[in-house]
Amino acid sequence: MVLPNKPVRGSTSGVPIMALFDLLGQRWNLRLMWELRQGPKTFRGLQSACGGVSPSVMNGRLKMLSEAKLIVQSDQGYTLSPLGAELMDELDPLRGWAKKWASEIGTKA
Amino acid sequence: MVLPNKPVRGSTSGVPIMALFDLLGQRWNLRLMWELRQGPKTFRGLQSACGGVSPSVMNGRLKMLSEAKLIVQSDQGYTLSPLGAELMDELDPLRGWAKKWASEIGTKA
DNA sequence: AACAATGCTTCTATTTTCGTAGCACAACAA
DNA sequence: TTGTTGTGCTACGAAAATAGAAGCATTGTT
Repeated sequence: MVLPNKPVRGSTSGVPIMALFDLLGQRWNLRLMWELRQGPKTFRGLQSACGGVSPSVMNGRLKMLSEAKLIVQSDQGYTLSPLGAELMDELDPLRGWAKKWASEIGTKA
Repeated sequence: MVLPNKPVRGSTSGVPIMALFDLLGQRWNLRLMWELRQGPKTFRGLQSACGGVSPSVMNGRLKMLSEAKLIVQSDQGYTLSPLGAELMDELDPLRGWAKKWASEIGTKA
């Protein structure tokens, strides 16, 4: 259970940002939330949006993100909670940074 | 090798932000960079800052982050590259969000 | 009744991560 | 010269996380 004020991997302090890093540092969590930005998605919809994550892992993540109150389930499927949506807003500028990163690295596909 | 414009887990598009998520979604990467915000750290210094990550994993991460040009090695130890420092600046507002998150969740240690 | 879609669970296999130990090199001290 | 200390790592077995495929129960539709 990864929540703020709880000790997490590599930090017993429970400092909120560390809990966040521990949560986001688990594969798919960030991506899952990102895919929910534009609105609700079903379990299978999310799965395919993420390129076929295995359902067992995804289910675990969905539970974890629900406990952390970052997503909620509605009759439309899974959605960001208001809190989760705010987090995604904070992350939005990363799109710009990532483009710059790509161009400065100059990687060819 | 996780770089922008390269296909990554769950996305063959090579869209920069996906590469970023794949990179940051690997354990310790985000935390390692975060610990470098305030200046250079030695290998072992970084290791203990992160609560004793195993050196083999950490070494792998350091290589990965170097390839991605987010960190560099100086005689002072490992440091953020200008690009990496910019990323951390973008992430800085998360501190505020995380506090709010903690208070709204109301978790007791 | 048959079909399709949804939200999962279960299983095994592979990959990642952890944790400890230790090596090779450099700087310094005795 | 011989320690000792600090550094950046590598090696290796064990544990945990992730992947991938299959399938089940429920709901709704035809």
